This record gives sequence, C-alpha cells and structure tokens, in this order.
Amino acid sequence: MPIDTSAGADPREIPDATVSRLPEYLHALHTLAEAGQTTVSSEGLAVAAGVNSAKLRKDLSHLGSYGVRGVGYDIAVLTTQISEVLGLRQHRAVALVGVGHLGQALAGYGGFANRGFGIAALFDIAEDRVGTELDGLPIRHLDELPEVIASERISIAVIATPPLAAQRVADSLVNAGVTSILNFAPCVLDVPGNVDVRKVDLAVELQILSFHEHRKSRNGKVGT
Amino acid sequence: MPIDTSAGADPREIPDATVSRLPEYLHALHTLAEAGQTTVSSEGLAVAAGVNSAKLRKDLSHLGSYGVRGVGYDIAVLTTQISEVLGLRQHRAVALVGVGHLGQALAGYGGFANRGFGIAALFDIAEDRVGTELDGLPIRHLDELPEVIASERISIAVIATPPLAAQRVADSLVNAGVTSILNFAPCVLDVPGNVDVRKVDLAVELQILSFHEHRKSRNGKVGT
DNA sequence: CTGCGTTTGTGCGAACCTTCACAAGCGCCT
DNA sequence: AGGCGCTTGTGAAGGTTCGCACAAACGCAG
Repeated sequence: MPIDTSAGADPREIPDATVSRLPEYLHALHTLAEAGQTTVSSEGLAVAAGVNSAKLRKDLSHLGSYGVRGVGYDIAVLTTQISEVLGLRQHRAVALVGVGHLGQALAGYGGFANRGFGIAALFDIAEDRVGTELDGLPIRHLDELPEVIASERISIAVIATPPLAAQRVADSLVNAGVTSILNFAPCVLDVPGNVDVRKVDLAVELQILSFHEHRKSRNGKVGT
Repeated sequence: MPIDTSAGADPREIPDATVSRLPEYLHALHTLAEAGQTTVSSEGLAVAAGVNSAKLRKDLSHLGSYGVRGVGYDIAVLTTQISEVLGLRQHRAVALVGVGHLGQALAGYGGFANRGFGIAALFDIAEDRVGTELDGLPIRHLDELPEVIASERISIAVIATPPLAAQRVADSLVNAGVTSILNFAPCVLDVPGNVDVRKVDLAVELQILSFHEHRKSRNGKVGT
C-alpha cells in the first residue's frame, strides 16, 4: 500500500517515545543555534539533549531526516523539520483554566511563548480574579469559555484548577471543541476517545525521587 | 556486590515503570479511603487510577502484595505498603530553590504536604525576596544553602530557577549532600552518577500535545 | 464439610523500546 | 581523480513493558 504523503516523513508512524523526545531535541537545537553553530553531529546533539546518539539518530530517521553523512545535521533544517512534525509551524493558541498559583506560574512561563505557543485566554471563577489582567491578558469567567474557545479557534487547553473542579472544566472544554488537554490537577479525567489528555502531577515526581532516595539508603552508601 | 535477595519484597527489583505508577495508586487509594471504602479490588483500583487491572496486579505483585483472593486489597494495608516502598513513611524534607512564579506555586501546592512531603527550606538570590516569608517559611539566600541542607538533613531538592542558574544551583546542592533533584528548569543538568535527577519541562508536554493535534488534523476527522 | 463464585498472582506471547555495530554515503585532502 | 576519515541511517539483538488468560486461593452459603 503506497500511503506516502507529501514528504518522506509519515507522522502517523512516529513512536510515542520518539515524540516525547522531539521537544528536547528542538530545545537543544535552539541552544546550539544561539551559540552560533550551523551544523551539529548526532553525537553533539545527543550530548546537548542528554541522550544516546544512536537513539537520537533512530528518532530522527523516523521523521525522514535530512542529515548529511560525514557532516551532520543542518541546525536550521532540522529545527524546521521537527517544528513541522510537532505542528509548531502554525499558530497554536492555548487556553489556561485556573489562574491560581500554578496557573499564574504557567501564564508567566517564558518557555511557552518562546516555543511557538501563546496563552490566548485565561479563565477562572473566583470573583476577585475575573476581570483583572495577568501579563496583559484578561482573566475571563468560565462562562465565557465556549465562545472564546470557538472564536479564537483554540484546540489545546491547560487545566490548573483544584482537582474537584477539573472534571467539570474538562467537560466544558470538550464541549467547546478542545481536543487536547494538559492536566495539572491530580485526578483522572474522563473524556471522549478523540480527546488527548496528558497529566502532570508535581507530587508524583517527588515521590519517585523519594523511592530512589529510600532505595539508596537501604543499599547503604553508594560509592562513586 | 552482594546481590542476595532477602524477603519476598525487594525494593531493588521493582521496575521503573511500576515505580512511576505507585504514586498514582497511592493517590487513588487515598481517594477511595476518603469515600469510606476499606477494601478494593484490582479492577476498582485500576479504574480509579486509570490503568489496566492486570498491569496493576502485576505492579503490586512486585512489592510482595498483600491482597486476598476472592476479596481484594485492604486499602489501609496497601496504602501502608506503597508508602513504605516509596520511602514516605519517614519524614522527607525538601528544599526549594528559586522562589519565582513557579517556585511559589510549588511551595503552595497542597499536594506535597498531603503526601508526606514538606518543603523545609526556600532559597533565592533576589534581594527583594530574601528575608521575606512564604507560607510562614523564610526565604533564605542561596549562600545559606549548605548549612541549612546539612542541619535539616535534606536529601531532596527542587530547582525552579531560570535555566542559566540551574547548573550552579545543582552544583551547590550536590556539594551540600543532596542526592535527588527535581529540575523544572529547561536544561540538562550535569551531576555525579549517584545523584538522581528528574526533569519536568512544562513546555514539552504542550509540544507533545501539539504533535497529536497536528496528527489529528492531518488524518482528517476522527469519528466518535 | 463441600461446592461455588469471586479475585488474586503469574506464565506467556506480543509489542515496544534501546543499544550495538557496521555498511553506505559524503566531503576534503592530496 | 582517488583515497581516507568521518558521520549517518539501519539491521539485528537484547531488554523491558504490556495485556491476556487461567490456575490457585479465598470466603461464604447451605
């Protein structure tokens, strides 16, 4: 079955593990570019991204890479390629629901705007927050969510609310047409199958570290 | 290297994939306990945690589980077991470096205290922050880090600084005796082999979502 | 005490991921 | 032009993870 799309890269067959590393590569490429480099070898990029070079090459091969043997990768070309695959070439507006501590941190997080994202709308329900501005963006009431999501053509949303509110917010978002959700609330969201949810639980990471810490002290001192 | 195993439950042989899910199970158990349940089946817990029930049973078997066939798991016992394996039975003091937006969000994040962690010390270098308090905890200057880490016996630290400062902070932490680091700065940290680092990059998660979003629109409408 | 319904714990095969190792390809130097 | 050193891209091996399916184990009813 010749199911070739335009270029050699078929986004449908990129393994999840690879996709999860592409943003790291992209970031490393930006860093290298800022340092003045124009090309980089797989080894160099692998070190910058903190991974094995063979893994990096295999990852890049999945997106029909444009490396040159004996030379390496053109940083500009590779940056464009990865950005394209990740869908970052087009404007991706993001809605942020829940402007508490975490939400404010996320809204002010430079990493988003720097990498092709823009927080396009903020929502909350607290009376003392709605109507105010954060970084020049108005905080709207949750009731306005459907129309804003629609008019701004937002398909990605971040939930940074307390866990009890998260499911209700998720339902609203899904109804409004959002198809990708990044959930910071520590709870399991129930959404239709066509909606992607990624969950980030800050406490979970600490607990995983605690496990390793516990394991270390059990095993006694680990000499270097 | 003495690689002898003693009892049935050997923390050294718990797969990483399992460890990363144990916190989720623990959280689900707390939720169920609050709802008044005293026992739960693997199926019930699996649904609450959003995983496959067979996977859950296999995970629990790695820590020498105490389930009862025909009945299920005693929630209190299982909670204790998982807490023990994760090393949460003992007090784990955590240091937080970088009290910017994200740092403040983390310090105020209820999820930590609720689950056996306590932020024990805050550090920053900004003159207007050092000396003030956050949630009743004083913000100290980074220079005080070594002595505080030592006196409080802190072995886990969270880095929530700008990326340029992260490596320097990590060096300080390692010198002070910290052996586990949770890094929110978007950069690769260079640390000795006996130090565990986990990285959380908020932008990466969005980019992964962007990929799936991009893929969806390429494939056209996904039914249902 | 015996039988029955339920649920755990796990053997096994499949799928996925990682890593090594090397042939193929490219540019540069002579 | 030809050879050489370097780097990519990938086949294959090894390891890990997943999910099914089922035997073993348990409580309870009668």
